Amino acid sequence: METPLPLLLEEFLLPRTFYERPTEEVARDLLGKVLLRDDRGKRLAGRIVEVEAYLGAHDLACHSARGKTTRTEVMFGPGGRAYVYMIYGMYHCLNVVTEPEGSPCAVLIRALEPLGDLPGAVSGPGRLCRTLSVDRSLTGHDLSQSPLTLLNIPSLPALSPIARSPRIGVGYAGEWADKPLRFFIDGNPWVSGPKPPRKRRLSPADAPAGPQNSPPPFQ
DNA sequence: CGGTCGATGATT
DNA sequence: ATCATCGACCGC
Repeated sequence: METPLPLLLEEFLLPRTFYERPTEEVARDLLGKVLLRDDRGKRLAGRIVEVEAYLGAHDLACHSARGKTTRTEVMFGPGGRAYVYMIYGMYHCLNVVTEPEGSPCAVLIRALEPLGDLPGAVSGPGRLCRTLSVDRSLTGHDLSQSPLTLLNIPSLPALSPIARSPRIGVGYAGEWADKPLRFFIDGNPWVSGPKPPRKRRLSPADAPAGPQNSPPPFQ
């Protein structure tokens, strides 16, 4: 049994002023927000549990650090739009453009906690895009509009605690590789990457069947 | 640890 | 125009 999304999404949309702030703040504040994809009539949704901040022209891991190109142009525009790029010829990665026009920063969405049933995994930036059918055609899309929307739903339970770490896969970026610009919900089972060692169970019967605190259906 | 191919920058 | 390089990943 699915609970309906509120009829008026309007009041849950994030205003442009949310995005046009310092990127680290936006990254942290995106944790817990809902990403909603309207894919040919099907609604797919999840809560953001892992992100990375990319801090613009001086950040050697940020695509905009090597100037404005066709690919990175959207990052130089206003906040609140999608920047989707292809990586390794096979995967897409979804970013949210932050900061005012002229400051080419973004937040990479790395993992969601599913709300309701999804047709695939949403842990990891590539899998997330594959499951939600996100590709470069959505670059420049305004995230306050269908078919890809970011929402603040205050009635959802809070997620905590927030932890940070260096970003994944940017070892080439010199001193910027070590900065703790990855934000995630500590211990959340949907966060991507190797899981922390699991505590030993006294008996196999104590083992849980799956992720705890499964969220309510969302449709 | 290697697949796989688009974006980029150098070069013609 | 073509060529070489390499990657904000995933799955084995």
